[in-house]
Amino acid sequence: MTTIQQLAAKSGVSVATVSRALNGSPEVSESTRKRILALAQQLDYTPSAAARTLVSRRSHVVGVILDTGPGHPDLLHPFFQEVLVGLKHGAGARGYDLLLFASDEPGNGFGGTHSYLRRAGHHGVDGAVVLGFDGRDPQIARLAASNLPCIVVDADLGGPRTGFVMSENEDGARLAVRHLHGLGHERIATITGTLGTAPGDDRLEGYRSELAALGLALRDEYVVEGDFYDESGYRGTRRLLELDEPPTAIFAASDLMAAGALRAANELGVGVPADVAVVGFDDIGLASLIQPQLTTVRQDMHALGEAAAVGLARMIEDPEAAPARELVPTRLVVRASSGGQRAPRERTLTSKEVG
Amino acid sequence: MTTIQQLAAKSGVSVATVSRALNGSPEVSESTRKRILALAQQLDYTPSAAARTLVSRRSHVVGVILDTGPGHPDLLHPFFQEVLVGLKHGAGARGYDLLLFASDEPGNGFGGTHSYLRRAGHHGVDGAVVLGFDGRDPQIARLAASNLPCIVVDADLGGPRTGFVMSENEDGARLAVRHLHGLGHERIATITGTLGTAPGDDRLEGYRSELAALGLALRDEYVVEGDFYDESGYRGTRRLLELDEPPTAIFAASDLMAAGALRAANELGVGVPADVAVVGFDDIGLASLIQPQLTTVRQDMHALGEAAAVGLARMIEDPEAAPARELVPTRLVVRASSGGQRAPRERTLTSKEVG
DNA sequence: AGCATCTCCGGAAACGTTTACGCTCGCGCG
DNA sequence: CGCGCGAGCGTAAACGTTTCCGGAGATGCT
Repeated sequence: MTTIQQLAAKSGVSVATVSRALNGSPEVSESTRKRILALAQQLDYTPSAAARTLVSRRSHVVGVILDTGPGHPDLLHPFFQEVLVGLKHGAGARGYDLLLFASDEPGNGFGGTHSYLRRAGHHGVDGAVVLGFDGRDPQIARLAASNLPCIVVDADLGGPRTGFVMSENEDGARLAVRHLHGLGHERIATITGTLGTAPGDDRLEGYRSELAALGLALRDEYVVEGDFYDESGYRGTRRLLELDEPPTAIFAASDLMAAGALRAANELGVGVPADVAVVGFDDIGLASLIQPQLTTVRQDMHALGEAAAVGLARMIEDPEAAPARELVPTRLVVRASSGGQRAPRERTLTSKEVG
Repeated sequence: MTTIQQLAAKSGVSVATVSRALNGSPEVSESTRKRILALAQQLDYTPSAAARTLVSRRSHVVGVILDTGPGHPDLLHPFFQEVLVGLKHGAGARGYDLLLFASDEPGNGFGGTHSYLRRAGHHGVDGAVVLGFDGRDPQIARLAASNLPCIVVDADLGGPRTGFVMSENEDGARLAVRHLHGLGHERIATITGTLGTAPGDDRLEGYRSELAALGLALRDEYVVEGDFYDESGYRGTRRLLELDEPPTAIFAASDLMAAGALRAANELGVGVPADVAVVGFDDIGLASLIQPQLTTVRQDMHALGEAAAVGLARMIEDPEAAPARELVPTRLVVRASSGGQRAPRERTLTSKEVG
């Protein structure tokens, strides 16, 4: 716990000079800088983050806000985890650390209600990244409406200093449907993500529009609602497979649901891809671990996280910067579950080619 | 950005009184406390974390340090993710927030070398949780040797204020082997975790000792080294299955490796569990998503994380407290991959019964 | 020689809290 | 009546930085 005063005392200069030397200010002679730096090294000096934050009004910390309900903690969904890795890299490279906030905690004793804004705001964090929320949470809505720089993943909430990053969900879905159609399927069903969220809605919209583009009819019974988690994929698939005229292909809006679909098919004795083709969305690690390996629409989750970090850093450092709005391309990864594997290696098709 | 001064001014009392009212000090009258609290609510006052930390020397933040190499970011291993969820819960409930540190970042400009100790130390965080490191990293060793309260997951590093939490790895491994033997297997192989780490070594030791206890010979060619990730399980299994006298059962020291084993078996056309039984370790979400569903030794990862939080909080709040050392029990979860499923529902056996 | 201009540095205020100390009441008690 | 005491509150120091302002000395220019 060396302080800057001690450095000043031992080196015979003022704290101001020490501070300048440490921060690379030009107005300190090379010789004294050397001396101070050496001393700092020797005494294992580390500046106090708190003091620094207090005066500079910059904490170099960004808050990460995710849902942590008892049901489906977002931290347990591979999608968020991989985004988090990208976020960590991007933020770290720009000198920011990540502070984790969750939604299921009591506030720190103020006013009873817990409030991200309150906990994150003031001089706590320089900005925030929101994962797994749409605008329906009032706390999040307030956060988005505030002046704290903020990036929301997978939702466009507006707000003066609130941007977003998301994948090209609609195009990705179209890729999946087109792939299935190209394989000869005409009875293509979908298990949607959580409706009301951008990825849920957009992927459904992509399914619809590509069906239309291909001249296929949209059959209501071929659209079942899921929630991105495997259990809903399991149940949805059972429903679909028990239809009088079951689909020959299923587009699940997440890999986890696709895994659930595989399990359902397996239980019912229907072969994948022989009897029903399955394609997922995300390309989480699971996708290539599972049997049969999943054909899926890959989101570049690392890029999403990194883009969030970049956008946020820009907003933090330039108060005039417009909120970042980033769309990252998706691409189809063909594996076994769709029966579309022709080459020995994976085939991919990017969302750019969707036209 | 309301400050305590503004509250003081508007309410006609001194900042000291406001501070006391806000912090529930008894030496302030009930009436003024009410008035101040109301005002604080109305002005949306939040105390400055930085200022508070500066004077109280408590940040209420604990650092989470994990490996983030380019190869296998720990953040991508489901085990760490689930531990993180438990940690978040436990820490949050005790008023601590989590600050993420990674191993692949440049230091904040001091001395060139990045140092967790340096970045975490001083008044930055009140304590640290270390994930995915053994004592061979010099930075971590230094951290452990320091006076910062610290909990290491899956490694006992010693140190004056450094405790650990881990699962009963050895007993868990014995459970797995015993289960396999109970099913009639005599040629039981193992794919180890990373050797040199506690979970890697201990699970191997459990395999060995249970084999001995059962009167089975230990065959060197039945022990292949892995690294907890799926690729190593895949390669190890190929090697095992191509042996002249291949094992009839494989105990993989992680579920990810077990998944790799399943993939290898599938490729080679050997049936699971018909031709070879497989049991994993961890019981990550994947285990029940995969086909066949994985028999595995369940670690209570949530409990591990929570125990880390509890132990750390205690060490932080009581400087005299001895470092926490927590062992959490494991239990066997029988599913399809071992062929040992008798009842329609999962059967479990806890490590307590190993005797 | 006189003056302006740098270069390098010190003093001190400021950031927003907490808390030790001390003060002033009002009250009860001997 | 005088004293002590507790309740309630204010004053001010302290936490460790950054940064503005200014000053001393050296240097350059006319």
